[in-house]
Amino acid sequence: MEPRTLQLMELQTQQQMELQAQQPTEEGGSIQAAGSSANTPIRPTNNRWTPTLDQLRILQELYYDKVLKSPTPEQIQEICLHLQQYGQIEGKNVFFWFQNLKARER
Amino acid sequence: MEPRTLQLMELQTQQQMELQAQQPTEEGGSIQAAGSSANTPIRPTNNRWTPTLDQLRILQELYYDKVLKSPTPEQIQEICLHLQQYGQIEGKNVFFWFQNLKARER
DNA sequence: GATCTATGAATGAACG
DNA sequence: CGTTCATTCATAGATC
Repeated sequence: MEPRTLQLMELQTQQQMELQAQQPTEEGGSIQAAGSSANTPIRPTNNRWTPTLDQLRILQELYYDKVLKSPTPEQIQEICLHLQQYGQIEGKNVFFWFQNLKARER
Repeated sequence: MEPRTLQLMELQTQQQMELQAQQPTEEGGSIQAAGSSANTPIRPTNNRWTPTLDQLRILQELYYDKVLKSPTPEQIQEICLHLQQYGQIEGKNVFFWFQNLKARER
């Protein structure tokens, strides 16, 4: 499979990021497991992870500005830890995110 | 095709605001060069690609007759190039067309 | 012209 | 790492 000549999929042509209004609710800070509501989940799906706007912004900054295309496990861990304040996220999510973006950049 | 129940999409909900600055390398910039050729798509809409009858016929022939389910990037490029004489089309359109048909066949 | 359906597009996850 | 799968979002076009 030769991918060289393909320039498909503009990276983030139109990220479906609905700026859903922040729930002004005052619910307690109890951690919601894989649920969704406390930390701006963005998408109503429960199964797969979706970055919050803040997470996405940071990830893109790392990728494009800092030119970090393939983070090491340590970096992944570090990034993940940092992003957790913006919503639920695991190391593998970070890993996949970078891997996918890199693969689709061409 | 599997008849799946569509979830109601509130109009207000899907206001997708492009938060991020548009990447200057957007293919959407070039509108289909003044159609009015022989094989104009059903409508001169810029938004999403829709195959012309000829394009569709060829794609289906490749998929069903030639049993080409997952074209390689070269094949995609080749197909795309061939189909361009029947209307505007990009590599990613071909790519998605095959991916979608294959995914929905099961 | 509102609703429904087929299908283009996107992307997280996983495979070989 | 390139490719493939799964699921979802978005919308063109048909139908009512």
